[in-house]
Amino acid sequence: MPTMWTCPGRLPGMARPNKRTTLREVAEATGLSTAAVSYALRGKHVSKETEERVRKAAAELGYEADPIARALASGRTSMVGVLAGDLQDLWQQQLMAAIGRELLAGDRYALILDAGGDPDRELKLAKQLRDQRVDALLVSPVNPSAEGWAAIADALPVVAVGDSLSTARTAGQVIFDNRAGIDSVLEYLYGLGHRRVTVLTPTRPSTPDRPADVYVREAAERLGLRAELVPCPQELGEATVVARRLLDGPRPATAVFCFSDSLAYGVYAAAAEASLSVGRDVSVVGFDDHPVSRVLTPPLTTVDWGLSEIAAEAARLTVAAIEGKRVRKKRILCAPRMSERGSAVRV
Amino acid sequence: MPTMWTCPGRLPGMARPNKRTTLREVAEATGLSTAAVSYALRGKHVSKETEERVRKAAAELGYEADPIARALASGRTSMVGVLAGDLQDLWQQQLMAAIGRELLAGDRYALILDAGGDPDRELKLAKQLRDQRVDALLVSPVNPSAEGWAAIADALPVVAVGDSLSTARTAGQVIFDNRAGIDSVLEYLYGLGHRRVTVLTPTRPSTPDRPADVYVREAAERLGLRAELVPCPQELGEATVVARRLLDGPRPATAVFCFSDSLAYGVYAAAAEASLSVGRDVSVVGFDDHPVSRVLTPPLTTVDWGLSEIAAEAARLTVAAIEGKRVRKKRILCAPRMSERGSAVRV
DNA sequence: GCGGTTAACTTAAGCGGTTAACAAGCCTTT
DNA sequence: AAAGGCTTGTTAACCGCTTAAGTTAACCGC
Repeated sequence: MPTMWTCPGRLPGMARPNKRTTLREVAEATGLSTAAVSYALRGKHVSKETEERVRKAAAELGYEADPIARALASGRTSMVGVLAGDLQDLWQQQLMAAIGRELLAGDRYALILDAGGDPDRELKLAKQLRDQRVDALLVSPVNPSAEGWAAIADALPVVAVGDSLSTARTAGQVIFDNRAGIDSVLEYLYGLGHRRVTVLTPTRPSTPDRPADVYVREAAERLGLRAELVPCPQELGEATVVARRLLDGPRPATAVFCFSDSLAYGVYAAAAEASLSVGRDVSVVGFDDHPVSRVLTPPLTTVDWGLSEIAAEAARLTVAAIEGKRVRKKRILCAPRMSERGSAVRV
Repeated sequence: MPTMWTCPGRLPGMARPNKRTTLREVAEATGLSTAAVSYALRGKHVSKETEERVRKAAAELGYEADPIARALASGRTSMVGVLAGDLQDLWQQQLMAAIGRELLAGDRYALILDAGGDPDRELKLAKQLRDQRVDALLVSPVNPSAEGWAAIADALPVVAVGDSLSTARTAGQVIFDNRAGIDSVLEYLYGLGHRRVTVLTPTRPSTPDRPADVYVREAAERLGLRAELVPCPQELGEATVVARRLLDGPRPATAVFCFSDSLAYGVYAAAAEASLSVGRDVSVVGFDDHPVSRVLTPPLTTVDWGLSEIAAEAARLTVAAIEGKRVRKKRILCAPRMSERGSAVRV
């Protein structure tokens, strides 16, 4: 008969390889039930001293709750899903970074996903995040008018940033006043004497007409200037190609209004190739105020929507929605601020 | 006694509010066990016809497996955690977008997290992702020499991109040949006649000395030029402030070598403020080749590491590691390619 | 006609937590 | 002194899926 010394099985205190400590182990260590430990660690239902004892044991054993198990049981995580419509766009990159930081400051993890400009994928990823039990979804949509949003907004709080979502059941919206922005840019250009303006809008596969296009047409008609809408991929290289064609044309417009600073950079590149001077030979206006825009020569005249405020407000709305707080203004309309710099001049 | 009509409980076929269909429901609908359905949906162990029957029922009921439950039971997800050391850096933004796209093309979701330049947070987030059961972790680290990486690499495949991780147990590395990059930039500047160069390195809170600093000193000594290392935050505004001080100094260096294009943009901004011409008055070299760099005036001379190849290789290594494939080269050293443009000139 | 495979399922035990419901002990009330 | 109310725990049923092990029944060679 084997003596005590040869007893099989694990010696106490011997760490198991590659295995985290579980709730049950903490329970055994303290002589409590798993339920008691679970409550204790969340500071509910138990006496001060038990809580202390459990905390100590947990710390000693290096216990950390498994987020997956917790998510399955409770249906909650401490994560926010952040869905970027198109991370190719430099401004969205900035936005995502800012939002991530903002949420992290509030001790919530941001899971960032990129739909790559594809509306179908966008909804697929939104569902994926919903299934991941993120506590809320913060989205800067490619296709805000998709049918699918309603179903998603039913399952969890959704905050939209940038464009207004088709469903009214969002937990909040921080959106651009696109009409005001477009009006002010076109009025500004008109004031500088421009009468023919090319408008570069981001192409997005199978996205329906965006209201922005309508705003442009309306403003143009009202002011009495000719605005030609030209769709263009966000990517700088492709934007350059499109811009090149534009500038090489027989009678190019005197000004190019770009729906994102990314696109404006393409125009700068094309202008440089064609030995045209931005400002003197062609006026350019952007729409985002990316940090780099002020570094260009000439600095890009653009519309500043206040990125950091947008990120902060979006994060605030999201957190409020998760915590079930009521907020006064669920729909925040960002006013455009023209950043007049050197790229648009009197003609 | 109540009649059949008043029977309580749910009527069959009545959709439950806000509740997804579960595996059990599909099992009941087909008259099989949940196990059989589980197998069938993954095409294992079952007859062709049963599989077909299950698929049809699942489709009809709109069944989709719950990823959380699946992760808990199987320990796997189809997601890759992507950890950015500092999303403030424009180049990392580009990298993350490219990696995300690359992985998505291979039908895997990329969960992007941002450590915001904080080494502690970086490890914390890495653990968080591990706990989320991501199948692999792809990281562009702030502090590659941290102790903690070993523990993480033990639990799941880790692929490093940018800087080499302290642990040897990575599943792969796609790293810059920093020494070669630094050598070639300094040699290039030396060749142009520069003898005093300021080197702008990203500050990172509580990160130990990076080997890059050593490379700079060694190369400088070898060439016989004076290189002054100046730490600087990645953010453009702050970089501008630092650069301003640099350019205003009594005897500024003739060239500024920036460890990232973001930093170089700061120098451009400061130069513009001081009415200095980049190129003529001060030479600037970057280190990333961000798309915008070629749009600046003058276009930024920089080091191109081949972002898209990096992203593709990193994704490839990651996927290979997940699928347990052996790869020939686990450590890919990216060679620097100087993109000579106009910002660095003969002095 | 009998042990031995094999195909096709079923059973049931988890994965690691959460949480409703219940129980025991002690303190008030009336 | 019995009834009610807290406080502090415990029990056990999930959450929705995976998977090792077990069960049938058909098939096979000899």
